[in-house]
Parts: sequence; C-alpha cells; structure tokens
Amino acid sequence: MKQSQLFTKTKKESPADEVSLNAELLIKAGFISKEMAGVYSYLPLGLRVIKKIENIIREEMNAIGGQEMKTSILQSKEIWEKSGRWSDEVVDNWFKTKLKNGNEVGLSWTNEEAHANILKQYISSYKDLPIYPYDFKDIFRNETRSKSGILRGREFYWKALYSFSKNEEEHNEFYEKAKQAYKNIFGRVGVGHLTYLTFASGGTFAKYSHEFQTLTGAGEDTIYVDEDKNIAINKEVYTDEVIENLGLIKDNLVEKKAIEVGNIFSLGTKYSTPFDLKYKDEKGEENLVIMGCYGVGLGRLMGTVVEVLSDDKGIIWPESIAPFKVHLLMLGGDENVKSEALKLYEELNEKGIEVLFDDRIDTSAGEKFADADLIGIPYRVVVSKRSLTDGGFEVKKRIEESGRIVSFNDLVNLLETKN
RNA sequence: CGGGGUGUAGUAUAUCGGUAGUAUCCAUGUUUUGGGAACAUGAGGGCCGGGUUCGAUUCCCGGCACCCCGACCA
Repeated sequence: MKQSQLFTKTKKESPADEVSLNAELLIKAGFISKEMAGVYSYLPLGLRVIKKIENIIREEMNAIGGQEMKTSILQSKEIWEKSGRWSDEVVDNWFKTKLKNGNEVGLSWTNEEAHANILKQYISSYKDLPIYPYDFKDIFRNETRSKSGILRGREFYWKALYSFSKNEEEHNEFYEKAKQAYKNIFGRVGVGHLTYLTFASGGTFAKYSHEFQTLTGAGEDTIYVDEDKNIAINKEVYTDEVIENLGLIKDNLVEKKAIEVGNIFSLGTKYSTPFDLKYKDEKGEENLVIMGCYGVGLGRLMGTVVEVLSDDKGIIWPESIAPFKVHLLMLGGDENVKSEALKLYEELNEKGIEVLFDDRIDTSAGEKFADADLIGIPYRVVVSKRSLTDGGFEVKKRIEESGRIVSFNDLVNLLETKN
C-alpha cells in the first residue's frame, strides 16, 4: 500500500485523554480511534494487525478440530432465562434494548447460551460428538469503569470456542490440546516469553481454570510466578494448600503484575443441564454433554503486545502480526530514486510481500524516519540518492540501531525468506 | 457505584471578568530533502443549560463528557 493514499496520519502530540501506553501509541500512529470511554474503532493499520492475530488464532483452532461459525450479537431473553443469566441482579454488565414490539433483547456479553442453544438442534447421538465450534465476535459488556486503553473496553472483539464432549476423559483430552494451542498462539504473536499458564479459580466443575497471563505493569491481575516451571498462580487462589497441591515451593514464587490474555475452563454440565443438551450413547442411554470454554480477546492481545514491545520512539511489532512486513521509504524526489523505489515496491507486491510504501513527495526524511519508528513495521528499507550511490538499498530492522546497504536482488531474497 | 481531577481550533496547550495567544496540523507560494526543514501568507476555537454582572471562555449552580484511584470484572 502507498502511504500517500493511507488516510490516517501520525500525530506528534500524545492524546490528552489517554494515560495507557497502548492507547497512546496506537492513537498516535493511527491504528485506532477513540469513540468514547472503552470503545475504539480500528483504522486500516489497526485492522490489519487484528486480522493477523485472528488468522493465527484461526489456524490454531482449526488445527485442534475447531469449526468456525458466527453466533448472533442480538440475543433473546428466553434463551438467557434458561441459564438464569438474564436478570440484572445476576449479571450486571448487560447492554439491553427492545424490539419495536417491545420484546427485550440483549447484546451478547458471552457465548455459552448461544452455542448450547444452537447445538441442541444437532446433538442427539454419541456419533455427533465431540465437536468444537468457535466464533470471532464483537462482545459488549457494560463495565462500570473501562480503563487501560484497549485492554479493558465495553465493546471488544474476541474468539470463543466451546467444546462439547461425551465424557470427562474426552473433555480432558481436548482441554490439554487447547492448552497447547493457546501456548502456540501467544508464542506466535510474540509474547510467549512473557506469558504464563496461570492457575485460577475453577468454579463449580473443576478445581482450576487456566489463564494465560502476560507480564506487564499495565496488567490488572497479580500472579505468583515460578519461572523455572513456567507456570503461575493467580492471587485469587494463592493459598498454601494450592501451592502444595501444584507441587510448587513458595520461595520460588515471585509476585508480578500481569494481564489475562486468554483463559480456558471446564464447564461440566453447567449449561448442558439447562439446555437439556443430551446424547444417546451406544447402549441407548441418555447422557449430558460435557462442555468447556476457551476465550481470547483480540484487541486486548494487540494492546498487550504494544505494552510489552515498544521503545521511546514507538511500537515494535513482531513480524507475525505487523500490519506490513516492510516499510519502504523513498527519500527525495529524484527521478532515479522514484523509479527504483517504485520498481522495488512492485516487485515485492508481486512476490506477495506486504509493504507500506512511503511515497510521499513533500515529506522530509526525518519525518519519514520518525513515522516508521512510530508505526513499528519490522523491516525498514530506504531508497535515496545516497543509498543508490552506495550500491542499492538500506535495510534495517526496527530493533536494530543501524542498517546496511544491499543490492536489489539480495534485498528481495532477504525479504522473501520466511522466518 | 464511592472519591478526586479536567473540559479552549482536527491535535496539544497558554492567558484572561472587557470577545483568546502559541505549537502542530491544513491551504497557497518560494527555497529545501538521511532523523519530525525554513520563510511568507491564509483558514480554523471557549462542552451544554441556567445564574451573578454593564459585560462570562473566565466566577457560581446544574447537566454531560473524559481521565485517575477504589469497588466491580462469566
């Protein structure tokens, strides 16, 4: 994409109404726009990052048998009354509205009811199980206080997968697969080294649930980390009994602030009971389906990456989720420079390498460099009179101090390499 | 929901009971072009409602919005 055609622009000033680093950088660089407290729109650059994250999650979910679908956002009162979660006394963060005929509807704030209700139509035999439907979806929660930029919003985009299994064994087997898939996800988006499998409250049907907590001062949660074993305990269940239970030693646990980027937990028959979600086994006997829930907030994950990976000049995107792989800067309006830059841009496009081409004519070199650092694309390639005189193109990674000159062919080969 | 704070141009801010200044951004022109270029010209502003006052952007009251701390967060 040509930067001259990108409608967003970077800002020199930090927004006055944002304190959190993720919102500050994402707004300055033109990834998101604030609509109101806790509600953000995703601009072209930001949406590209969300799509990258979405694809990574999609690949991991499909790999363990997930089937993508999309449940509706408008939810009927009847379904939620079945599970006992319609009442504002029970759930205080509903957004509710009414149809013209006066019927009450709610904007979905989670997906158990929707999935259980739909699957009721399709599950009747042991042959129908197990199944793993999931969706990417906008979720609405009327939080009393949103905060931390896109880490905690009233409207956000998430992935939720639900497992429907015949029995505990089958459930547990999938649960372990999902755990690994989640580790893969956080590794692939570039925060694996800071993300810990964290034991948290399990609710009625399991001893523990598992959260994936990424270490950052911007986080809302306190966890106790065992760095050697690569696991942690959430403060909410941090007791001597639990520590012993998990085979950990208190002295090895370090208190840290972290943000919950994902969680998985066993639901047992909590929702299959109210929705009468049963199947007939081989003997013709009816059994309740065992459910599990597996969620990730995509916006929160994007914000977490920004919190964790940036410097005083801007964002440092991991290549896996960067809006583009290459930021091509054309310096000066020299005809030779222009034609070389355009040639490289077209060559990279042909090879399917995503490149943001800063083709702006009247923009100074310093401004282009500053923008490139702020936007944070992994590779910066400079075409200028100087670079051509020196033998080609200057290539520099965002994390590197200085670049080096390479030839056209070497550059194309370098950028074509998968890593 | 309790407590605290802030609302001035697209953005960031200054000053002031006598109708608002700067930077950035934007437009035009000239000169520039490897770390947010220079000069000139121009466009653009007091959250909403009420009160006090000769006069309110400024003071007071109410509302709304936003931020922070806390509570809350399947």
